[in-house]
Amino acid sequence: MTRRKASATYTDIQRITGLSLATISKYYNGGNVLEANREAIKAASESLGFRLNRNASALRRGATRTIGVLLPSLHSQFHVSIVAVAEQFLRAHGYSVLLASDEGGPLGRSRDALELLLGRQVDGIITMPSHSDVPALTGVIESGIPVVAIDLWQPGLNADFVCLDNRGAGWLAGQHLVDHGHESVGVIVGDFAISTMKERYEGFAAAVPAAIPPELVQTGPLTSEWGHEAMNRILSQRPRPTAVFAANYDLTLGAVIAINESGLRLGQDISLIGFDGIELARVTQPTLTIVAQPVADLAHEAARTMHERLEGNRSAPSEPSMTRLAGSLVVGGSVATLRA
Amino acid sequence: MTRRKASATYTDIQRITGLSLATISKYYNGGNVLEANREAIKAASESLGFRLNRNASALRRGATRTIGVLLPSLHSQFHVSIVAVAEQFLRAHGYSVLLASDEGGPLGRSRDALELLLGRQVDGIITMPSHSDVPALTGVIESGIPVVAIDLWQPGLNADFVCLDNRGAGWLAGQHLVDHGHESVGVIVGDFAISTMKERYEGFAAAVPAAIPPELVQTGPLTSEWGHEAMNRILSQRPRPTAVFAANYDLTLGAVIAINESGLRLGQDISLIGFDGIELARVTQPTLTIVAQPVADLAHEAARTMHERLEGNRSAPSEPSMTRLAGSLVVGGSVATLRA
DNA sequence: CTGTTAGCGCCTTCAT
DNA sequence: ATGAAGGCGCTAACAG
Repeated sequence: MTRRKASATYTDIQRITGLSLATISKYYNGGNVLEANREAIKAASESLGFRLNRNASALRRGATRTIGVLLPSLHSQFHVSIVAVAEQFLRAHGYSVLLASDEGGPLGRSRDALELLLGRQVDGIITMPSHSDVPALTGVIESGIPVVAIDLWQPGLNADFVCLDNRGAGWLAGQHLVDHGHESVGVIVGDFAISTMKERYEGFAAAVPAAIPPELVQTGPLTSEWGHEAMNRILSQRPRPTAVFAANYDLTLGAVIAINESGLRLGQDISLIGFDGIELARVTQPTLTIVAQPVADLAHEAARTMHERLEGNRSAPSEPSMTRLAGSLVVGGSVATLRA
Repeated sequence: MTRRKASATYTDIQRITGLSLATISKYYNGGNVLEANREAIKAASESLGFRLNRNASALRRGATRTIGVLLPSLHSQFHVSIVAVAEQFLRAHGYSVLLASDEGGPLGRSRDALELLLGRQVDGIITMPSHSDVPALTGVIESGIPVVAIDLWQPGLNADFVCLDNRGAGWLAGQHLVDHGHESVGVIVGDFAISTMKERYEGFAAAVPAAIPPELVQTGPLTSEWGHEAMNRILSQRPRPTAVFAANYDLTLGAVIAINESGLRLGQDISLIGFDGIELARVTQPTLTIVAQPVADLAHEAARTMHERLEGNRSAPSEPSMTRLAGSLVVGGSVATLRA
């Protein structure tokens, strides 16, 4: 019967030191306390193994110093890095991270996750919003709880926003292919209803002089299965394009596998420029040329934005901010140089 | 001046319905309430946008229904999947996950992270303990807060424990090489002070008939850099072993890169059996044969164990449990079949 | 089935 | 610089 040992409270310290609760509270919250009393409190606290109950102080203060991070999934490295970096930044500033994902639930189940965070009285929410989240998140913002959205732009959502310069990233990929003499190019991309996919495609297309024929633009779900299938479709075209751009990590993964299976030589018979997956890019042969997203910077920026909303000048509500970070090209050996 | 809009409380519902706080509380906690009153409360609650303040009820009840997850890092897929799966399971059972990692801090900084979790009054802690965490975690356990350790065995830690059958996993790798006729084999592994590394090596060695000469056992830090360096060292041996086992994901990553750079053909000139990294294994050419850890099962088991400790039969404290899950061989094309 | 009462542990006026 | 008192929002006896 290992009952939880009741932890020490101010009252216990009071019993030892004879000081009032108010003084003890001041000690813990940076108020003025006589040196002698400070030491008495410190000694008592240590002998008791006292630990401030942050839940109780949160109740009293009306602020938990906890940030909710709400993500659709935690199985991609991208999503997860966001949590990792945000947690690190926020903890350094005295905040905790409460996690909620939608994993496995039916669509729209993120309301549950959101309810959980709100019920726990988080002071703010960092999220990758889906379209269906917009109404609920709008309510949250209106109730005065700041929301920082990452990655996906959702029209109508009045939140601070941090994202990749997707158009620029797509353009980098297109320009790299053009620079290497590629004229007939294919694209494997997600549904254009997803803001990132539309923008990456637009940027890519803007860099390529000739219009890309529809049969070389394969849109579908953001899965490696689709990347695989889409690459097979592109490879079966005649004439075959000389290069392909895969606009997301999973699509890239599937595309590489399809090329390997096809017997074509990557970077010789077919060029590929991928997206994200810096580790994946190092183990293919030849190594993969990719556009890399500054994931850590994105997450850091989101956490910083949240922190500023919470501790910045409260009298100036200011407009929602919008931060765009640039992607970068990581050159491997998967893009051949063509000569005219 | 967007002050946080005060959220509705029981008192507001009371004002509308005329019912007492106790009745309203019962409504939210599954007590007996007259149907008419249930409806009145429901209606009032909805019109107010009421949401139960779980922090306040936690304070009152002495239980937060929050589990702390304490990890040394969140940048590996392994660690992260643990969070993902545990969160999913625990949320389904009414628990939240509070995250804390040690990222970037000096060694022993996990005390901060642990303090943060305890200050937030978590009901339990799931962790991958480092050696230096043992004293602090022991204190936690003694105070009656259950701890479930994953992956790393730390002597002296009296917690429930969930891990891979590392010896068996190593054995699988060794046996696979033996089955394919390999007699001279190398191993890239981490420091034997790490329980998983020692056990994987022992299992591997047990499956291989001949003793493995010391120059073919490369121990070092668990990084891709070391995997790379270690593979280069092994490849420079004369005679060269015909196969190598890399005992962890990062080591495998580095080993693959080294082989690619060496000009040797994977699965022909040199065989490799890796560890984890199911995605990585699919994009190499040929695909990689690996021993895969059932990460999701491990995390699920840890979460289940925690849940049982918290809600199981409290009168039977029972001994710490120990759960070992088997790894599995994922056969790719990186192990050549040798004939005598 | 419902209401009254008394806190959980802490912070914050307001006196002193 | 310190103390006394009240209450954050909720739950758990205990009466009725």
